Amino acid sequence: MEIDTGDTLNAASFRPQESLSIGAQLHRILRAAIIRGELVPGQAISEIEMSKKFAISRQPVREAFIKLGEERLIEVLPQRGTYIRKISVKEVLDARHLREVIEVSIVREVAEKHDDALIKTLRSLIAEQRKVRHGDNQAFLLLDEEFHRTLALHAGREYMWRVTEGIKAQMNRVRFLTFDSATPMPQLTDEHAQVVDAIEAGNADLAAQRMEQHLRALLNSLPLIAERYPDHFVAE
Amino acid sequence: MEIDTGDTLNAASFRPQESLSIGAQLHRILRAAIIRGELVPGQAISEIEMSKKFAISRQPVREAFIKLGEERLIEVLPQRGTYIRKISVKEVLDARHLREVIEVSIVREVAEKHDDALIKTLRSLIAEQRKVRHGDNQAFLLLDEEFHRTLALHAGREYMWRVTEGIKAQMNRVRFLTFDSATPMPQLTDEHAQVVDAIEAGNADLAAQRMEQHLRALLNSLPLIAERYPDHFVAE
DNA sequence: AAATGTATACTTGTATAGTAGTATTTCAGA
DNA sequence: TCTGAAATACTACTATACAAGTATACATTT
Repeated sequence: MEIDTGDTLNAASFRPQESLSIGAQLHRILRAAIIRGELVPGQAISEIEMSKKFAISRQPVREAFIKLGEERLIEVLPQRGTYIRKISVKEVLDARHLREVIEVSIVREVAEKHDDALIKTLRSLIAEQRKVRHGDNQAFLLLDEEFHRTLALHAGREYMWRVTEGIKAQMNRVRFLTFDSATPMPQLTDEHAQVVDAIEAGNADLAAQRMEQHLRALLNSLPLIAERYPDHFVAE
Repeated sequence: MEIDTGDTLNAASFRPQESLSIGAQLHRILRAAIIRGELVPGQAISEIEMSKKFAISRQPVREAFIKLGEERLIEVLPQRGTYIRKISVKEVLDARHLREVIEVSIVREVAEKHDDALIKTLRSLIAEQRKVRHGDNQAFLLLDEEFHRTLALHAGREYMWRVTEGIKAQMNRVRFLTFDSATPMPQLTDEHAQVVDAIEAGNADLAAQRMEQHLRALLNSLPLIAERYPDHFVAE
């Protein structure tokens, strides 16, 4: 069975792979909606509300809520209600730091055991990134993630990459807040290119340093964003 | 929920731990059972079996299964069955590596901003570790984890520590396999002490190096263990 | 007027029943 | 004896109903 997403989500984003359970499908849908900010932080959602909206029973909704709770995207208060979690600046910065530690370590490994095929793949991704039309931030985001994932999997660090999935969720919530304004795509792409150059040269220290800078730049506007959208963040 | 009539009006007797749902309680129980090896890898478990065993309905069991599945401790095959995951040597080593990257980064931070209170706490933990009687590996394991957690929280890295919870689950499954044989407690304790010395000296590089060695030693017997318990591991 | 009890309308948590998919067994037919 | 399709016995998945906790509005009492 497949749940009716109605007009809340375009069918193009669905992968025709294996049939997921209703709960798993809803989890994906809600997760994306939270990250994209369609469900705003602090907003109350309920199992009944969602079950009606998608014409399913409460049980699958419940299971989706459990997963979202573990990802810290919502907060389930027993017998009281469920709310979209507000973004915590501290938590986002902490997550970003963990991602930095992970990816710097990965790029070091990659620099020490790279091959021509990898370099070619990475350069191809960078070329695609340059072709993204101005303003299509979502397309760029996908290519950006593929670039980083390629590095992680080449190093054989699937476990690490699975962890960064959760990290990226927190970070992307912030990035989507400024989705209207332009992402500095050319700059980020140049940084990618410089990382690849360092990898190709086999210079692990340089690659690590450039990756570190790259990841730090991603959220350097966080304080301003938090100030502009005070309702989206927890007071701390 | 019922009130405790025994210690009425004694505020100190209040447990800071809120009442967990049945599903959450079962999750804890099963998680511990899997890590301790009481539920052996490959073994089939079912919702009905557990609901009968604990005299509860199947719904809470289901929710516990979902959480265990996300932790990769069990594998839920839709319409087929649920099984205790076999241990993957690659995954354990990858997890250990991630833990190394995380904790080395943490100990660097701690070395650069330590204080006397922290050193005192750490030395106190080490003293307790020395007092653990030979063979009581579980007591040592708890003190070991508290040592590492203290470092993480002092660095203000709660997010990182949450991630290592999942990592430790995978590693501890291996450690519990050799629970009968003696853990080299004196050696591990000495390594802890040397890390603290480096922290107190403010030598971040040395502290990092010693932590790295310490964490690598934890699983150096993994290949032998995997060979001795082939049924517990996935063929790869 | 202020404090307190109570009904009500929410919420999430749990139990039970039935659905749908998979694997195994059974047994007719060669 | 072997083959293969249908019956059977599981499994996880979903739907519905009910239980229990919480917040709020409102009546009651002091």
